[in-house]
Amino acid sequence: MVTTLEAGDRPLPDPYRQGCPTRRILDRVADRWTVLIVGALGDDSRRFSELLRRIEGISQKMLTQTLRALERDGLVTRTAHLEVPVRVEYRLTDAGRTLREPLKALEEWSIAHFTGIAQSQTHYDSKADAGESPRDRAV
Amino acid sequence: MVTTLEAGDRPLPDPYRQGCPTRRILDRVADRWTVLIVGALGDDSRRFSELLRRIEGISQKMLTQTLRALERDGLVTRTAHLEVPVRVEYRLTDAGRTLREPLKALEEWSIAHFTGIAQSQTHYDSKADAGESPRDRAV
DNA sequence: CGGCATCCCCCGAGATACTG
DNA sequence: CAGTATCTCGGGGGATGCCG
Repeated sequence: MVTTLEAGDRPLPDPYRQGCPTRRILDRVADRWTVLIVGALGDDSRRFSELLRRIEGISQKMLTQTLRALERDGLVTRTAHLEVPVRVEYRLTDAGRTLREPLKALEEWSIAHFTGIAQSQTHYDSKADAGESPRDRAV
Repeated sequence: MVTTLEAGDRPLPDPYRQGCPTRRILDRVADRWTVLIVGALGDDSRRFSELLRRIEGISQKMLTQTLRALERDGLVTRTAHLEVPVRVEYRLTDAGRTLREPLKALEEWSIAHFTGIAQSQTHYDSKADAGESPRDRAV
């Protein structure tokens, strides 16, 4: 696997390959389920089913998949307890825990700006509905 | 043309509707292109084509689409200059500018942890390749 | 209980072509 | 130049079924 820092002039249909590898990390981290899972994993460890319940709307498939990716990235650990009904615990690693801050900041921003955004949307839509000038304020 | 965000109360196959509305904001904000666009919009205003060039890998369609969403959210303003070759400027609003900090934090986290993550992935994959115990460390 | 494997469907997003 | 409008396709992701 090569990181094409050059970005040749080929067809290059894959937007993920080009340049900066941090872009891939960003994609991973700025992912819907990742954000919610990291949030759901507190400081303690959580069981698979526990996460499934706490994260509303996630499917078992996506939970498994995202947890696997996080494990691969070294952000969570997986521990299987081979008891009668299998029990599996997930926990944030030290690295994973550091991710919580920036994500928390994002979440707080969302909460802080929720009202304003909702208002802006309503306003925007009302203007659109009333065919008010094709939304171009020319200058 | 309808803004899909409406979606009545139909069968509700949509995981986005439930509960907390900040979830929707998070989805919006933790979006691949949003992050990059907000990053590309500096403190000054940028032209459409300028953004298209600066954001590697984005299609014109997604750029338009995401900018539109951001405008609706009141995070960017759009100003059309009706000159001979049309010129359109995009600029972060005050609210939009506040978003830069949390996103910047996320980006910095990505940069800081890039190496570690890459190593972890390699390590994880090498273990997987060598059929080393089905990756379950039983306890 | 946790989690692959399969099937399948939907829409996100690229490519292309056309207007103001 | 900055869009909109169509068509199209791949794969993200849900539903279901089976196994350790």
